[in-house]
Amino acid sequence: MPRAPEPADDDLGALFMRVARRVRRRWVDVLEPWGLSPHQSRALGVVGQHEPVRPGVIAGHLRIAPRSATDVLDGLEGLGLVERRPDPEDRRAQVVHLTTSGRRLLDEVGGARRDDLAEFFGHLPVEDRASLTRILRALEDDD
Amino acid sequence: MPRAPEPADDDLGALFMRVARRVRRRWVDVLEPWGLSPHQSRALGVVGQHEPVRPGVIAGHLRIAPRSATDVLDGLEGLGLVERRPDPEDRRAQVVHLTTSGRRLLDEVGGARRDDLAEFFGHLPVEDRASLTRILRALEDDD
DNA sequence: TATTGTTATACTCTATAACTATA
DNA sequence: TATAGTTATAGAGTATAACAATA
Repeated sequence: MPRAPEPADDDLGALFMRVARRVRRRWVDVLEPWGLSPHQSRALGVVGQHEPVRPGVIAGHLRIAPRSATDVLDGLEGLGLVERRPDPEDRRAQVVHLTTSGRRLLDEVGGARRDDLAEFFGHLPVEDRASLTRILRALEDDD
Repeated sequence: MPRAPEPADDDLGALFMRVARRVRRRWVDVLEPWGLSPHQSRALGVVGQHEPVRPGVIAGHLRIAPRSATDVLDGLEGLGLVERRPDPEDRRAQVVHLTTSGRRLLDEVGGARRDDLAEFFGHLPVEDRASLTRILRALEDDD
């Protein structure tokens, strides 16, 4: 995408959105070799941490709508990375498991992702990274 | 959109993206009475500050592709808020002007936007807002 | 009645390529 | 040859509503 050299002259919200676009773009690029979307890679991580886990729980972690979680899981299942099985405790529900290749990919992708985050946010002083994390958490949870 | 009570347990990039979605959602909601998108409201602001201005310059300020700027300006022109005229200095190019109603809307929208930003980021201590701005600028401009 | 996950639908943002008119 | 802006096209992300099965 072409980037003009114009200066940025606007509000904090617009600045935030522009940086967010950079973050997303890097994330998409890192995942490109595996053909995963950011949501898919995050969902894979949630499944790895909470397996077996219901789609609604995954949606909660990712802060996305149940509708979106369905698409994300369809994609992951189509790639053979997760499996949906009936939930023995609630016949309306399902539980999601990693497959063997899903578990392997999770490690690979996680490594690449960590490297890229270290590169992008690593340019910041350590205190700034800590401040950013703290401030973002406050903004995520306030009313 | 339903929000599950699950805790956030992940990397800075994912946290960033989730907050970005909140920022975007608020922005969309604020603009809803006027039927403008975030890009359209930003473009309106750029036109107001730099009028007459070429589409490519607007794209540069918004950090979007020329292709996207075309859509944004199509929308604004369809609402009667801006006008495209031939650029007397370069017959390939155009210059964008505000219409009278565009100028009026710019003030209204700008006020609503400022109020909402004050509400969202206003929960942060003043030092945190300053830190956030500084850190985001660093992240926007690094390599 | 409420909840789980689905199907259906639509709009926006983003990205790439190719085209035109002009420089 | 390069540039300004356009048309054309496609893929994600996001959002709402409605539905079936089950609690």
